[in-house]
Amino acid sequence: MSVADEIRSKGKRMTVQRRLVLDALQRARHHTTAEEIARQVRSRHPQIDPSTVYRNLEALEGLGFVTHTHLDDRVTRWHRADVERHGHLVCRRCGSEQEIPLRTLEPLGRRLRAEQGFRADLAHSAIVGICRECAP
Amino acid sequence: MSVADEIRSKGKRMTVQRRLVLDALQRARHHTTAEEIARQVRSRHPQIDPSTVYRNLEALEGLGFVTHTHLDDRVTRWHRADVERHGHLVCRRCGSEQEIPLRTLEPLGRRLRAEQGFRADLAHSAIVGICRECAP
DNA sequence: CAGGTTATCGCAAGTTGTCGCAATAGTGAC
DNA sequence: GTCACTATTGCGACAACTTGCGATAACCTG
Ligand SMILES: [Mn+2]
Ligand SMILES: [Mn+2]
Ligand SMILES: [Zn+2]
Ligand SMILES: [Zn+2]
Repeated sequence: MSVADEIRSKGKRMTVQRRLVLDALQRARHHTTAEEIARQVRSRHPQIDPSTVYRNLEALEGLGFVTHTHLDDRVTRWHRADVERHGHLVCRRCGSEQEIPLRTLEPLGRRLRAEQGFRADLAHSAIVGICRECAP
Repeated sequence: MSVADEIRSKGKRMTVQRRLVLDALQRARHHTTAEEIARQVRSRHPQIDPSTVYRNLEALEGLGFVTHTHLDDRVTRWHRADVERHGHLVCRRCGSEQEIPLRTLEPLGRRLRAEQGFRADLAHSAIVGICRECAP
C-alpha cells in the first residue's frame, strides 16, 4: 500500500502540499527544521503558505509518517519516522551535537518503567550539558 | 554579600526592574513562565516592558541566580537557582507532570560522563512519554 | 555629591509558530 | 463523469518571544 493509500485509508487526503512536504523530508535525510522545509516548498510553489507546512508536519506525525525531536532550547527538528531512532547530546557551550545509540539510554527507560510505570521516549529531547572539549 | 552586591561585583547593575523580577521568582516557588512574571511585574508597574523581563531572566541566568527548564513543547519555565534540582516526567497524552529525584537519573549521567566525557544536565528538559494511567 | 561611562531600559519592528474562518479541492458514492 | 461531503488550504490576526536603537539611569571615581 502506497503512502497515499495509507493516508486515504485513515480518512485523510493526499494533497499536493502534503506530497511536497513528504518529498522535502525524503530529500533531507535527517533533522530538518520546519522553516527549511517551508523554504524548499515555497521556492517552487510560493503560493503555499508556511502555516500549511506546519499543519502538514503535525498531520503527518499524527499519521505516523513523521516524528520530531528537540535540540537545545526547543528548536524542533523533523524527520521521517522510519529512520533509526537515536539520542542526542548537545553542548550548551559550543553547540556541538552528537548522536548516541538508544541502547545507552535504555537502562534509564527500564527503570522509569519499573518504578513509575512511565514509558519514556528518551530520544524525544536532546540531553544538554558540557561536551568533552568544553569541559573546564 | 547581598544579591545586589554580588551583581555589582560582576560589573552588572541592580535596577528596580531586575529587583522586581527577582521578587516575582521568589514569591512563585517553582516553574514560572516569563509571561506570568511579566504579568505580575506589570500589574504594579505597567510602564515596564515585557522585553525587559525577558532580558532580565536571561541576565540573571548568566549570573547564576536563575535557571530554566523545559516541560512541554512550548513554554520555558524559570525558577531560582537555589531550589533543589529534580527531574520531570511529562505525559504526552494527558499532560500530567511528575517530579522525580535527580538520583534516579544519576546512573545515566555517570555513564555519559564515562563513555563520552559529556557532563549531562539531566534536569534541563523533562522526559516525555506515556504515564501509567494513560498506558494502553 | 557632581560627572562621565556604559549597562539597561522602553519602544517599535521583526521572527517563528499557532489559530479561526471562509473558500477550495480531494474523495467515495452513485 | 457528476455530486455532495468535509479535510485542507490561504489568509489575516494573534502569541511568545527577540532585536536594534536612542534615551535613561546605575555606578565608580575623585
Ligand atoms: Mn533550555
Ligand atoms: Mn516535542
Ligand atoms: Zn562543547
Ligand atoms: Zn498520562
